[in-house]
Amino acid sequence: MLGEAETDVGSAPVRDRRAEQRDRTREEIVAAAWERCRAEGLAGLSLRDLASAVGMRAPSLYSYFDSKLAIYDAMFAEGCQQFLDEVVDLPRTGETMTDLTTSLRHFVEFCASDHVRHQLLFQRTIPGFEPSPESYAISVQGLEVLGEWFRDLGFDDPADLDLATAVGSGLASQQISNDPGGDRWLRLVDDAVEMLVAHLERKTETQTQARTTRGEP
Amino acid sequence: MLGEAETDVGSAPVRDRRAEQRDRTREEIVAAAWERCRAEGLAGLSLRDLASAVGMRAPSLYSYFDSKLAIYDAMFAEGCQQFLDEVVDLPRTGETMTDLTTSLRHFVEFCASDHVRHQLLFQRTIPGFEPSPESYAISVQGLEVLGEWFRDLGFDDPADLDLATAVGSGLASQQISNDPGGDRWLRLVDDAVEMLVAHLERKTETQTQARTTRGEP
DNA sequence: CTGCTTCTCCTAACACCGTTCGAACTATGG
DNA sequence: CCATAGTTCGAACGGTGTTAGGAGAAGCAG
Repeated sequence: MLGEAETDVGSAPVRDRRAEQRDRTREEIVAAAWERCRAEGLAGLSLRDLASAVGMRAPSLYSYFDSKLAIYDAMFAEGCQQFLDEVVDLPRTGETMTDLTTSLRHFVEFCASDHVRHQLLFQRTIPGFEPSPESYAISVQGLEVLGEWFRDLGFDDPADLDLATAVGSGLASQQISNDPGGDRWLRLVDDAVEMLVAHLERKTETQTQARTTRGEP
Repeated sequence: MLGEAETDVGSAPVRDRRAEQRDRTREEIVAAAWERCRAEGLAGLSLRDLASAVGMRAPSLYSYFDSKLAIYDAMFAEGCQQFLDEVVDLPRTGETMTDLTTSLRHFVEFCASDHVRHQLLFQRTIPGFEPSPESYAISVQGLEVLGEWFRDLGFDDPADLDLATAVGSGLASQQISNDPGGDRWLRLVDDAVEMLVAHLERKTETQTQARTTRGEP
């Protein structure tokens, strides 16, 4: 990002170095905020602390973020983007059991690997915090990718997806609350997928059976 | 240890009115704390606010509780006691599907009916808060009752209970996070129990089958 | 009743919090 | 070089949980 100026003779594209530096500092602040939250708890973040972690005093942070909640919002967006990036990179086979196992395992591991991020992304815990529309859009996008994948596997009923997300978030929250760092619930993923698939397939089966006996196509 | 002085003749036992009044005030403070938390968020509780809700100033609260966290602890204990009381009162038939549905539905409804209580009891969200041993014991007791019930229904593997609690906490957390006040996940309880039971029975079946083919009893 | 103790409640204050203001400083563009 | 925009910071404001110390009420002994 530094060497590619002057693509041409003389006419150097005027890169806004000011804005670049600003974005870099913003990112540095957010990274330090994650670090502080992991140390002190999500709600234990102190702006004076955070500022000194990046070599500033508290008021200077307000050149980069409107408020403390805006910092949480940037963290929220970053966490959602991480999830989205990871989900679109997951390998897909089209085979129900395999793909469901892949996605569910990834979800539980994503949640369990960073309980602060899980708290910020999936629990409403900070008084007054609400993701901005832009950040929320990323969140929706990530879940939408999962939903599409799920439908591609042949599960059309929205209730099926609701049941699957419940199982996923249940495994994750139990893992985080009762065995942080361990695998007591993580190792149940294969079992859970087997359980889910058997149930969903049995359900669709009895439904189509009911339809055919009623003479529908 | 307070009321049983003067074990003797009719003489009205000298009740420690001081201590009784004190306990009543403590309870009043805790009740007001629930109310304030439901209005301002669990972490949004302010001692000056809480004090004025019971007609005091903030420092007076310290006659009744050692700290703000001690108030959270009293709330935690009360919430756990509510859960325990409700669980032991649930009707039991001994029939697997019926009883599992009863307990799971109760759990999800208990969680969903008070998201502040759910946050305090089941999520680690307040920096520095950790239930006291006495409060934690009530929590363990409640879950132990559920666990015993579960084992009485014939599910011996601890992993089975883990899977069941995961499904319960997943339904609850999804209900609270994504449809507070509604029933989008609540109405999946019957489905979820059916799914669980089918899975657990299929599992025990294949296990006993594997054992008998290996010649074990 | 008077004294004495104990408990309750208060005001004042401390250290910290998020946030705002306004002044100093610095780097950039003309 | 100068003007301007962006950055940093000290000081301060109103809030937080918490502590110290004193005033007043309640209970009990004589």
